[in-house]
Amino acid sequence: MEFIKLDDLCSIITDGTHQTPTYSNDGYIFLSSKNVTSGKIDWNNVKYIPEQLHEKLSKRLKPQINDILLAKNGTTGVAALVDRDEIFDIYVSLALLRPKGIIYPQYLLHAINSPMTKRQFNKNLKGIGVQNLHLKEIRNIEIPVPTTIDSQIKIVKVLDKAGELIDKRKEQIKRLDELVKSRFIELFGDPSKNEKGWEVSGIGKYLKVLTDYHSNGSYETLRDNVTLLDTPSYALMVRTTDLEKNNFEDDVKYIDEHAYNHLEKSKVFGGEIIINKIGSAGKVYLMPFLNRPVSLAMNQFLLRFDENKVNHIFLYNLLSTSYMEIRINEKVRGAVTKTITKDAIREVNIIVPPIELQNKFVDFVKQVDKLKFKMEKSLQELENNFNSLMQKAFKGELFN
DNA sequence: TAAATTATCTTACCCCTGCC
DNA sequence: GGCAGGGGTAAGATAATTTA
Repeated sequence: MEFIKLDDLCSIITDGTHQTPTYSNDGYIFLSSKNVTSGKIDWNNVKYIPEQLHEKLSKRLKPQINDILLAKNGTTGVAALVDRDEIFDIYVSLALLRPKGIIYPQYLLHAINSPMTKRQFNKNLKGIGVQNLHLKEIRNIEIPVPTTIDSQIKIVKVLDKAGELIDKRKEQIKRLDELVKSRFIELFGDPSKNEKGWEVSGIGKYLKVLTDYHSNGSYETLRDNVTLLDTPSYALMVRTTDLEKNNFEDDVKYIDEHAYNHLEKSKVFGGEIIINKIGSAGKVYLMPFLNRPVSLAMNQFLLRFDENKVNHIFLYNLLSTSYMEIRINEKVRGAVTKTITKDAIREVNIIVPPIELQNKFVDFVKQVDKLKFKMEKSLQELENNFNSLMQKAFKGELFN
């Protein structure tokens, strides 16, 4: 195992066009760093440029199969292999690396995406506001290379196998989500048509609590000059970002015990519906059970319903349908700062099937969730395994 | 008139775009 | 090839308006 610079492993290291493209509905595929996020090229969400622009870029090097595309900004340092025999163009946010014969392209891809290389990239990020990687720095990145192609191929096989298991698990988890969606349609029909003739009423009708952080005494706490944020960790202040990441451990904020005890309505116990009131206004979340004191954050609404009429898990699944997302979005106001008001939320019409049927659906969701939990745990283990394999591989402990 | 509620403003950050 | 600027968004703070 020796360390070789990317510049010596690749015959070409360049980047895409610097010209800002004009997009069209069809024409030639145009990839930017957005299309290379998880170590794979996302061919499903590509943009196109018109033929004239493609012609203009004719002198630029076109990616070919087994080239590596590396994100220079955006998700800096993430690479993907070109796996399609197709003519397309790339933007300046992507670097193009063409491996020489001494290196097996799939091996190089794994090595570039490894945490060890990632650390090297991070050290070399340039720019104060916008972080990016320069080609010069990319060329100097050192890659651990086993002496024979044969051992490179062996490493790739091991890592690919482990990667496949991860992909498979992810696919299974995705299918469970789809299963819940189809069960919903099966029991309740298409909410846009309401062909089963369920009761339709505004969200407000069966609401027991609709509150936000401002309406319950936090003003007094602020006036008393008690710092709300970053105080001794007592109650988690659950913000949109935490809900979005579904991560309530890292990079979170807290309010102190005094402030928490003085909350009347904004204590969060789990199972509630939380809706953003500003920013991505109208976005709906189902609060998980965290087994610790939790407070609502600003800029959110918390909703609790009469459980004899509306089940929160049912409602969350209903509001997450694209039809309901559109209905909620119609209520969002503001061109610059988008907001939704409490009244607007109360007015959103929902179907209210009999509670027994809602509960039947919820039982199903809970069964699926149990399975999903197991699968996610297994996914975590597979990913840990993959990482440790990777470490061993690039330290030369797998094969030499 | 003060509390409750809603709307707006400021700041920081991320990523993309456009210019030198 | 590289950097600066700008748009969009979340978070936090505060102003403005409504309500009891």
